Amino acid sequence: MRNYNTQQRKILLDFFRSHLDEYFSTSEIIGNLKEYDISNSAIYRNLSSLENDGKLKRISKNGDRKTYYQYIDSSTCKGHIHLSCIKCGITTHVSDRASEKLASVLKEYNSFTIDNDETVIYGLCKKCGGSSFVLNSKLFR
Amino acid sequence: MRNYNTQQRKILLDFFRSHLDEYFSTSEIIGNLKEYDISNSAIYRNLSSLENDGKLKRISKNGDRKTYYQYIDSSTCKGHIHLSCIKCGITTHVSDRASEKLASVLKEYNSFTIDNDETVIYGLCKKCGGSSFVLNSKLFR
DNA sequence: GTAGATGCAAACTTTTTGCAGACTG
DNA sequence: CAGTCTGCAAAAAGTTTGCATCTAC
Repeated sequence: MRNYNTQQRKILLDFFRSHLDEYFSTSEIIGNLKEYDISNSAIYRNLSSLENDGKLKRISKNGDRKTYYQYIDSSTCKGHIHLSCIKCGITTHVSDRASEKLASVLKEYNSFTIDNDETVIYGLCKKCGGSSFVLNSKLFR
Repeated sequence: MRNYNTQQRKILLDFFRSHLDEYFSTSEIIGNLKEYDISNSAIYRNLSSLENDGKLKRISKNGDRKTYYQYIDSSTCKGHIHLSCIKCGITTHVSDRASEKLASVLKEYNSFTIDNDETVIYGLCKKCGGSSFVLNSKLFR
């Protein structure tokens, strides 16, 4: 029941590792890997198994019905809450110090135990925070 | 370009309003509405338009590739961060006081501006927080 | 009356699966 | 060598669309 490190799995991991902090829809992944020797079924099967292994995270965006995946670098991601910018799409992590504060606030006020690995907080990153922009035909400020 | 309050739209809204705090996959919705007079295309078209109107929120769960929807009661949900229990699936809201604290922590430590309406925090609710359980063949404590 | 919604069936898109052959450890 | 994985093609599942008809306002 152990994973084999096949060519196709390597191709997928290489792709994601060269695009840290970005997410891709399944069809984008298929498109990006067209030039490589990998079948769609291998892509689907590996996406599932990598997600299961915690190496990829599945994401849903507002406005479309697609499935997105993002690489999870266990050394930097494991146990860290993700911050995803709804403008530029870049993902970063909540600092440890801040994570502790968030956890204690939720515990104290709502008796809720946050699961850092499962949680993605959406909003505007430092760079995008100041300017207004259009997403899904709506104006955000 | 204004929405008509059709029978089919009412059926959908009634269904969601009688299941506040729960989410459903598209196929579950179709299954639940089998007995009513509503076609699949009307379901799909209404789900999209209701999502667009902010009356429904689309959710993705770990482990499957389905699309889930949950009702957003604008009076209680608008502007409130959601808390979703990964054990029982029930959704609640972060209290206003706590929301402000969360926002300021993220701003201060990560220069990140949280979007309350887009964010769902996953973890264990008050009731489920104490006990261990199995999800997707994994043991959680 | 008219803009907008519905149902139906067909077209698409996306994802899964069975199986024989190929590859990994 | 044994257990896994792959490609292929077919099937299944999920979603969208065109069009004639119907409904809401």
